[in-house]
Amino acid sequence: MTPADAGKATLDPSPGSVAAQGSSAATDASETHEKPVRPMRADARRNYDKILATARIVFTERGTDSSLDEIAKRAGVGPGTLYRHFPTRAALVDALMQDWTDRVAADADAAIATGQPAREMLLGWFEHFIDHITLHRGAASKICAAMDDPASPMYRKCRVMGDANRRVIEHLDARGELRTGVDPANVMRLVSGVASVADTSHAELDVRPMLEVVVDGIVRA
Amino acid sequence: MTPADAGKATLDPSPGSVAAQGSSAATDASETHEKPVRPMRADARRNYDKILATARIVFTERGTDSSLDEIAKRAGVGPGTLYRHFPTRAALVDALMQDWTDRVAADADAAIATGQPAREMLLGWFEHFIDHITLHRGAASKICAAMDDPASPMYRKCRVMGDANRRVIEHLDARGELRTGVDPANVMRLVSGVASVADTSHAELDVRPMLEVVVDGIVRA
DNA sequence: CCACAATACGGAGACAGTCTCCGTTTCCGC
DNA sequence: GCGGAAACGGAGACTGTCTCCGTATTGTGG
Repeated sequence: MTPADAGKATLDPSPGSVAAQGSSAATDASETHEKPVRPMRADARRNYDKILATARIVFTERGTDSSLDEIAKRAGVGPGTLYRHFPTRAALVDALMQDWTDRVAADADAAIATGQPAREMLLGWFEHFIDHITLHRGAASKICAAMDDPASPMYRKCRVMGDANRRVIEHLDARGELRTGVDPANVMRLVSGVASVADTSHAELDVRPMLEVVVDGIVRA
Repeated sequence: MTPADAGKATLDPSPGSVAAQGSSAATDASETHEKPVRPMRADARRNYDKILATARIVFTERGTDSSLDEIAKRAGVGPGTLYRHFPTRAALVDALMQDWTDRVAADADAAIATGQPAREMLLGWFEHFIDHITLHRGAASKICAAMDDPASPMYRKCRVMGDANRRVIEHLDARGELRTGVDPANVMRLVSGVASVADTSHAELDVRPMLEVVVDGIVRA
């Protein structure tokens, strides 16, 4: 669509890798037998990128439930092309998620690096996390659903975010600042739940008070 | 889009009362001018009931996102009839909610009556609450959305449930067992969020651990 | 008990979104 | 350049939402 994105090219989902269309979970068969993974054809890559750039815009404007055909149209490709690259909506959201999973992981480490007391650290981390996953309306609840569904294309990236969270929790736990028996996975669900509520809610509600309750339920009394 | 928001007509099949479609959500203009609320015609009431009964079955079987046309078909009425009685899906869910709002309110009072310590009482109450609002798949997140949206047909009943929750919280607060500054509305959102996560999740996950965190965040340390 | 206005019915069909199939076009290695 | 593999794109099948309006039902006043 706009000439801008053609040039900037939000390329390369992962460094040096070629976009693989089969989101099969078993893809790292790197040792047994290398698939003859040939690089994407030039036009394919061009369309892939155009679709992704357009999706980012449309999802930001109207949320992750926007019409996919419209995204295709605005990207200047046929519906068939969109569905070939992204067989499901989740696959498309997933491709977009790449950006933030990186940032989320970085945020977690940054939070740990601050060395703040548990309460402040958690509050900060949770707020950043929520900011990221509510970037596109509707994304938070999709993440909630994917988190415990290995069949979802987004499952992998949910794990990355889950790992980031686990690092923070375990760090604080090692410092002895948490209650006993805090399960990182549950914390993750809880915080995503808060994100989801905030995202779905018609009112612009502040997540802070809810997060405070969660944090108080986690830190050692 | 649709003139959905114009819809009101939350019919109230409460015992003995006759459904009145004119009753706008905004005003009980009961004093200025009585609407000539005439009783529903026999065939109308018959269909209304049939639709509701069918919806209860279908929503239980396949969740609250099932096709409305299918409900109409299975109820043996035309789509037009369904949409006349229930202009939006929310209106239909709302009508079904009547059952549980009553039960939820009763549960809250029962919880208070037990006189248990805060932790047990809250845990019990929250679990009952979640059991009710996750009866039909998809309902929990709709309730989350309606809770802070006065325009939703379900808003009224969300308030009833919110009031029930407030009673429990305030009771415990009066007993001095809660932290200072606990906001019932936020607790409600949080617990509904947990319900929503559990409901959306593909895995059958236990809400207990999450509720424990919330409860620990609420009760006095 | 009948006529007839008000009320409700129901289904055809407009509309929107998802997703696929397959004839056509584009790319890239030779 | 040429040829086959890879990718395109759009017509259209399908599903679900929601409306319009001719027809049927109801219950009331004569």
